Amino acid sequence: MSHEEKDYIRTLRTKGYRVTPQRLIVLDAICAHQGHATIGEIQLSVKDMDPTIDRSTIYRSLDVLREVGLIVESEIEATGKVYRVAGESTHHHLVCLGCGKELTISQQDIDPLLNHFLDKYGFAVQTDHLVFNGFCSDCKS
Amino acid sequence: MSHEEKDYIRTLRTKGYRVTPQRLIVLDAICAHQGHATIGEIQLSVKDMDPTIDRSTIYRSLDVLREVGLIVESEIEATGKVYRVAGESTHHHLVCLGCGKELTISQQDIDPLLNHFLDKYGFAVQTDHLVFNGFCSDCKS
DNA sequence: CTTTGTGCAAACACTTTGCAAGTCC
DNA sequence: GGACTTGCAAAGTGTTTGCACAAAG
Repeated sequence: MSHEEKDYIRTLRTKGYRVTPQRLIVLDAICAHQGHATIGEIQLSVKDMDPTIDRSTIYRSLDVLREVGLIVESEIEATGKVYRVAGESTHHHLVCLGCGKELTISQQDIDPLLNHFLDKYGFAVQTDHLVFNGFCSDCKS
Repeated sequence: MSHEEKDYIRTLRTKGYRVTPQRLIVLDAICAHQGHATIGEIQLSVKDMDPTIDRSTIYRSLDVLREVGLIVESEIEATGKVYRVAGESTHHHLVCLGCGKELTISQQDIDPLLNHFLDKYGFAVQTDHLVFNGFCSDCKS
């Protein structure tokens, strides 16, 4: 994964937070899912790595990690909030409602639209992680 | 509002569902919000029109109305699910994270992007009601 | 009059909070 | 050692379900 251990340890310390195994495990759990995961996925992965970590600790860890900017909470997702590791290359998803397949799309794919909104409405879309639902080529019948 | 009383009564009947005041009130509640509302907004409006209607009835009514196709559940919305009256002219929103203002955008605004996805990935985005979060011209500082 | 729908209450799932014990630095 | 964190348990939310009574057709 693309996060350096030293970096996030320093990030936590500088902001006055302590470095605990629980917080590192939560961060690793997100990384284990290609850098973005739902709360459910995070809880499963964390339970896998250390079953004694409490749900509430996971919620609190996510709060802290977001507070210091190590992760980002995605705003748009049909299946619920998604947490992303900050600094990963920005990308977005097309999620198929038929088979569940996820296509990864790049920032360049949506830049024209965002510029259009900026020109026409003066509106700056927040683009941490966009998700579009629909049907892939196999499932659109 | 744009729904004809006869139409939705017939729609319910044809699909084997009964027409009840509760279901009509739920539908009206959505209409009262320009044809799209969150569950919270719906519950407030319904309570306004008839305080004796139970929360569970509202949930069940929404299920039925969606089942028969009178309303559509929007898939993308930061603040939660949004229910839309079917048949209203399709439109989308830009929601400002600063002041909460909602800009309405037309289907034409996003068609280029959807065609791009179709061409490049063969993916057909479901476009009942898209919501983009960001900052409006006043709030982007 | 038969079948479906409603209100109520309880159950459920998910998230947050208070606090004593444990841990990081 | 002192402040921050954790786990546990309990309390909130929001949504769903079971069931007797009420209403629709």
